[in-house]
Amino acid sequence: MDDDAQNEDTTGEQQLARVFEFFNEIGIINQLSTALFQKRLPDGVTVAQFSVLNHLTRVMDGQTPLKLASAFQVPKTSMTHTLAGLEKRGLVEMRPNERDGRSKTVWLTPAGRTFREMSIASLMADMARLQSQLDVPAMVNAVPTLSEVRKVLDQDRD
Amino acid sequence: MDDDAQNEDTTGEQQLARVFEFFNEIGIINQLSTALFQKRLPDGVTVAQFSVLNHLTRVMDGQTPLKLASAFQVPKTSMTHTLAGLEKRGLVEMRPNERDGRSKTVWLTPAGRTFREMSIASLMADMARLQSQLDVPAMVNAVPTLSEVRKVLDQDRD
DNA sequence: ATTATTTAGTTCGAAATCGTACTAAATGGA
DNA sequence: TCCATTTAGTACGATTTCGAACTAAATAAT
Repeated sequence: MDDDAQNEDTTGEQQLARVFEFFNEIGIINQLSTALFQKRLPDGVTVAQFSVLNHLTRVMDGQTPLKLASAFQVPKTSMTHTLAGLEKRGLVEMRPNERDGRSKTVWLTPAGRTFREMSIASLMADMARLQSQLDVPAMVNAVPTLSEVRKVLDQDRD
Repeated sequence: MDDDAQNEDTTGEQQLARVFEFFNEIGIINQLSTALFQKRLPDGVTVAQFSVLNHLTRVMDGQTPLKLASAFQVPKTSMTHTLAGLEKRGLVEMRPNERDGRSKTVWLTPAGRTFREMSIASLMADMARLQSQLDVPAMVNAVPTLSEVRKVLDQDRD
């Protein structure tokens, strides 16, 4: 019993340390990739803004701000701010939501689509350089684990 | 030739999309884990501040701010700010660097050590809850891949 | 129908991040 | 030795993030 208890404890601390390490790496990668990414985006468009553009392209535009906020797991006030930036640059357009007077819908403008395509093209150049160094298959392998962790964390919040 | 070219292109785009997905998951996990973590830290101590405390405990205190900045891959101005917060709370102490008059060294105070231990204890409670849901072995498995990616990104910056 | 509650979005303010420009000390070269 | 360059850290300002409080519309309850 004593052995087990001590064992449990040790394992617990070790696991905590390992999980820490995991989240620590995640944090640094996020830092670096965001910075790297940001540098390639013209004009001071942020990564957050680009991500929304990209999402609207992939998933379909006409979504509500709240839907977008929950897709990216950010507070709705942050999404308001991001969308305001996109709108000011003319990359998205807000229209009223006909089904709900409180709400709005977000639509890509032609400029928004073009911007997204050009950004992707510019990123492809970087990718070409990074691909030789990055172990892409290993990264792809890790994605299911990451998604899993993401879902657990998501469900866990109060 | 045409086939190859087209193939190359398709693979490139697919890879870009996959790598995107990877970084996207990373971003969301970072968001959620930081938020979750932040909530457990008393007083408005930030995750960045706690991370520095933890680092000083594990790696040994007496390091310079610049060394810490490069360990966390953040600009030195950000580290100045983080350290200022820790110092104001009495969790670390800055002493002159005897080997270099421009520089300083960062030391944990007893309060800093205590704070770190209590935070860890508080996190253990959360971990107990999350451990049942998280696939910890899979996460541990992913760490080498993450480290690898981190190193590549790190070397890649201009 | 009328009132209470919930929900979508914004405004406002506080804090974190980080680039630019600076000061002061160390190093290197003539 | 003296000046130029590099390096450690900070001050300042712009931007992002996000919680709290708010407005307006929709839904629920009586």
